[in-house]
Amino acid sequence: MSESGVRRRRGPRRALTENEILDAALSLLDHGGPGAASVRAIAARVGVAPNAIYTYFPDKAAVVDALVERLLGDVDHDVFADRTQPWRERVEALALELRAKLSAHPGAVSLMIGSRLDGPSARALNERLLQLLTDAGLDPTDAARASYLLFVYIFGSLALEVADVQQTAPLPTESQRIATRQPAFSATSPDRYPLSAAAATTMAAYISTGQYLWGLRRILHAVAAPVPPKPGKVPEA
Amino acid sequence: MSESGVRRRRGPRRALTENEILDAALSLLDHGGPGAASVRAIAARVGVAPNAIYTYFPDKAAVVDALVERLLGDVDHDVFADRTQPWRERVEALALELRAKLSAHPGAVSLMIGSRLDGPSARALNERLLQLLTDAGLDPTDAARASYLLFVYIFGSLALEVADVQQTAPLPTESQRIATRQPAFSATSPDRYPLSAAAATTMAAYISTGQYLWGLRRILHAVAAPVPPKPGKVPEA
DNA sequence: TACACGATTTGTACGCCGTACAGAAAACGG
DNA sequence: CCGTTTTCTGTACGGCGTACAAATCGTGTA
Repeated sequence: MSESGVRRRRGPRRALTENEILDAALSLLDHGGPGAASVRAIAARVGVAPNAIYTYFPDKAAVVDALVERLLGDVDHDVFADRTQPWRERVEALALELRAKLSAHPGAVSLMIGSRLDGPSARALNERLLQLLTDAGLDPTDAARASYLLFVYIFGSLALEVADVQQTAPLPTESQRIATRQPAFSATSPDRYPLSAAAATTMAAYISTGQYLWGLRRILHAVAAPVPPKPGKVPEA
Repeated sequence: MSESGVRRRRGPRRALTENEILDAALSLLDHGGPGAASVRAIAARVGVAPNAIYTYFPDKAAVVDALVERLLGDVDHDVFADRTQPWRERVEALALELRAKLSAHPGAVSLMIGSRLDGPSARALNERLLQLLTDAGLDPTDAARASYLLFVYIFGSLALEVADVQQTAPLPTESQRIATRQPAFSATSPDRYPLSAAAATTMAAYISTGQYLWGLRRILHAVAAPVPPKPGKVPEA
């Protein structure tokens, strides 16, 4: 029981922890883009030989998975677990929290897209959403379907948002990004795409928080509808 | 005007066309997964040296962009451009067409996520959607916002669907994939995640056409609502 | 207390990747 | 017919993920 008593392994002390590796990976992603988190770069950042990483993770995919898991685990559940609040505001809080936490790391989001999203944190998030939607009066099946609908919306929005800037570094301000998009949409040919040309400013703001909330509220409105909008044939469960 | 008269360049005849390269890339993606479309593999497939590809495309990203553009260009506009049909069915036709055409190439979808989606075909698709939603009675701004909402839903669903199978080859049947997911969800701990455990079968079917249509119809219902569901503060345009 | 064994780290290496560069062969314009 | 331009190949570079063997360290056991 000498020190903290938790030493059990037989060999030499580890020079690192898994978390230090993930810190390095995230830091590299944050100011180098999705390609910057190579095993060799991570190893160099934490001061070991490249293959030392494989003592902590079986392969690079495991590093990415662990990073995604940690990012999802960082979302603050207290905000939307408070069942005394109206359920719509709780969902909005969750959606905004996720967007804020994740879009701060666009490089990591690029890696997260294409991940399974079935780790413990994703499961916990799904359970929270089911609670929320059950509180809203949905039956279990509809709650689950609505939960996935929200997942698709939240992560789909994030994917399109980070895909919009292909660059390496952290995202500029939202208004800066919208301003950057503006000229391209304003230059839309009114002959070939008349409606698009007329809606140029709205389209430049596709990546805005306003658009995000607009869509989210529409979805919440539909989800809350007591009667299915079109009860016609919806195959299988 | 000897042959077909369209020869203009000065050097030797090209051994390939851009389309042959894209065919090779797509074929490699289809039965080798998203990593199979390396420049070297494409070149080997079409029988040239790796760097010969750079005569046709400036870099690999351009190949991917062209492939995405071609896939999006393959969607059948006639199905949902028919303004005599009810607008909801036209949107459903578009959504199903996109899902069918794209999920046939999961490897390519992996590359498409993270692409800008601002090529000519994406613009044309957006214009079609704006037409549709304008026909439905939406004002230009709401039509544009709803169009993006649908884009997010369609491509978000595709992203989560292809992320669900990490393997190399073409997707199994939908029911097979659902059956494969079932055990993992059925094994959900009812203690930690009671609601998730109760909704296991619904969650296993998250990637189904039924779930896809359920969410789509909810969104269409919300989009068609004549009054904004929550007119409260929605910042900027 | 001594030792053996297992965990950790490193050096080296392999086969991929994207792609830059120089040269050879082909076809057209003058 | 010659020179110019285009296409393709040979070769090479740096980077990637990671497999393998050897060295080192620290603990459990004899």
